[in-house]
Amino acid sequence: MKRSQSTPKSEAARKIDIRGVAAKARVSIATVSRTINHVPTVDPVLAARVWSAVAELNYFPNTQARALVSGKSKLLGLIVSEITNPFFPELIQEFEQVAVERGYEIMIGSTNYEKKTIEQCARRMLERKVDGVAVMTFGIEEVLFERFAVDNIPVVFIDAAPSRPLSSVLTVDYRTGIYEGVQHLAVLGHRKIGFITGPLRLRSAEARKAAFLDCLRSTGLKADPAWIIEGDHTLDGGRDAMQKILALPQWPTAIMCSNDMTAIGVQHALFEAKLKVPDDFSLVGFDDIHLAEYTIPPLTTVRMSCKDLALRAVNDLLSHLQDSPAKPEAPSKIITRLIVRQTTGLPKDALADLPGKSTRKKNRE
Amino acid sequence: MKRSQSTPKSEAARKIDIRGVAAKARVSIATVSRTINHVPTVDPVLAARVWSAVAELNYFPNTQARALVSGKSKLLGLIVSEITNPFFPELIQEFEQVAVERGYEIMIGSTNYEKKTIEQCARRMLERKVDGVAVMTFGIEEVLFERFAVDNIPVVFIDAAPSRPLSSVLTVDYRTGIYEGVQHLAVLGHRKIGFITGPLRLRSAEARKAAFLDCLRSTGLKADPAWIIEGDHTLDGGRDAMQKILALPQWPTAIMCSNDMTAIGVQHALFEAKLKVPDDFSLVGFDDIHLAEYTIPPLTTVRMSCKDLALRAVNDLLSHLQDSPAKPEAPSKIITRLIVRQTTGLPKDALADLPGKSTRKKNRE
DNA sequence: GCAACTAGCGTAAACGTTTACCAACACTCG
DNA sequence: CGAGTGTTGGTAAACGTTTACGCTAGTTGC
Repeated sequence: MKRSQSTPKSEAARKIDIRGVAAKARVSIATVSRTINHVPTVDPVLAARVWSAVAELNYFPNTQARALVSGKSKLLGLIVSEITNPFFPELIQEFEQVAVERGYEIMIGSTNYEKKTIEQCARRMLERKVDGVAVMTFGIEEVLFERFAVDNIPVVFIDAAPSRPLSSVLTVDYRTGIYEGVQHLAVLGHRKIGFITGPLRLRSAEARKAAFLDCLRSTGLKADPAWIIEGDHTLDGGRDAMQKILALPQWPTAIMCSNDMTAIGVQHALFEAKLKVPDDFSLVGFDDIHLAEYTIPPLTTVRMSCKDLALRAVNDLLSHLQDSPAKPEAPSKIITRLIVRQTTGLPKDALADLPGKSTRKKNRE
Repeated sequence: MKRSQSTPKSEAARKIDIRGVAAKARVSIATVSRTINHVPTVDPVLAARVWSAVAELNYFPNTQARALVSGKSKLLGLIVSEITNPFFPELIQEFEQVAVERGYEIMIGSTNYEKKTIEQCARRMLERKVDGVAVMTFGIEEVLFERFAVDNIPVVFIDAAPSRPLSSVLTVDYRTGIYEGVQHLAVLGHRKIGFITGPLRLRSAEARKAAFLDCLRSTGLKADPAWIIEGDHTLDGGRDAMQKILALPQWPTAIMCSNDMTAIGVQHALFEAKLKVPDDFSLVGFDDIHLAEYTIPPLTTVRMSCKDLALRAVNDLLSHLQDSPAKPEAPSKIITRLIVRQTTGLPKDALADLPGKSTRKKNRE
């Protein structure tokens, strides 16, 4: 008596589970289950009764029970490097949107580049029995590999992946975008271009650096190793790296960065050193996060579509999940391209060559 | 025969579940369960056998089965406004860290300020049977309220909450930080201060605006309604709002913003209009996201500790979850305070009043 | 008109845990 | 030496679903 608060129904409306719905609709629980799963063989009359009972009781199925019996959790794991790097929230948003469209939930893990954390993430995803996981942390696989493989959980990686069944890899065409960037700087007259990498244990950081060196060479420029500094894809890392460059006896006239956050850090270091972008240094980022349009001045950068990335990742995962035969294995690359904004201009040494201009301070050669 | 890949054991090592562990350790499944749950009454000898079997098989429990029988999912929901606003990733990171420390997983929902999305989020969290949810979207509750209440799921809100058992509210002391901001501007000589709000359906946006107006009044300044523009807490919104202000016949000399992203949008609008910060306009943000230190020039802003927010939210949730008696109900507010950087300076009209200087550059006595 | 087939609902057995309850064993005390 | 007691392990039920299987009834074909 004391428990029946809301409904004065005589049937104890204790828990709203499938049994409650069945009772109210005067059918068996099997019929309820079939109805809500849209199995076509259920009599429309009964179905209608079920649906109205569902609506009336405000019922929805218990995901865990469902997952337990069916073996499918309808959960997709998404492992990112660092949730505080705005590129990843943008990726997460896209990823979530397409996952939800297809009836999946997502579970996020942020590794912060730490091995221990990445292990924990993997573990948690295994425990929650994810149906698949996208490792968007651009490198690092190790432990992940073995256990997901034995459980037959598909995994999609970026740039490089252990080759095993149910795993696929999304390759990014870094070269095109970076080549456009180098060309753009070369056309402006830059000959001395530095590069701030990401953490080099990350494959994609390594890949971006390799693409840069390769593009330099094919543009006929040579790389000064002193101008290749390892950063860590963060604001602080970008700032620190630029400070290292500024401490050098010889400066490059342009800097390319392994990601946009690094570039923003660089801008800050230059601001503190009272140097101007693009007058003293030209600057090119990578990723084209939304913020890039809002830096001062707006950042010239290489766009990599995170929408594309997310879409491909989910598609790959789901294609492994559904019918194994139909694996189209679209091996096309994620494209990149240069977005020119206002952090690139003529090199300072070119200006110095112009007559009657004494370049206010900092003038070298 | 064809299936026994890894272990040559005669017992079919099909699935690694609790039964497999029990078999290997030569105990019952109950003992395995007790061991891994650290029930103290199990014989150390058996426990040792169990642990080594666990290690050998690389076993871990199925979370869904566990949740199903125990009724506790060990999942905490976290609803945020917009994952692409860097404040929220920072919050998520803190929240996740403390949740994981206490043995909980988190499940994120990003509402994007849309009612439909927020409903879906709530629904998904209900379906996954979260043990509690933190609504950090600064307002909007409606549908959430009813269903979580009937399922006895604790909810923590920000700024305002429906009063019901198992719900608590985190209040933020907007006033102190904003007051410091207004005072700071007033001391510099600003008399005409504009404010760009967040979306006003959000309680906290409303609260920040109210705090601003209140602080103006108590500082003896008066508010020009034309200088109060509604933004939406995004970069684009900040830019648009500032453009509206620039279209006005009369300009304020300083702008306060309801969050940092808005302020960055404002900086961009001013950059486009070839106006300088802080020479032409002083600017104050709100939140103190990490990026605020990196804008050009670095943003003066009001810090609200998202670490604090996250910690309080999780604590409140867990205190409701554990023993109901021990509810300390710490009603203290989240504090805010001004962080002065470089977007605030003397007002332009003050400079104009000075003799013999045409306001071109930074000049201070 | 009867047999056979089909459509569609219901019963019950899983899924992998936790935990209440019971049994067995050993130890202690009378 | 026997009974009582305390300790610890095992058996089985429960959690809320899905789904294989069987059964009933209705329809059709001969």
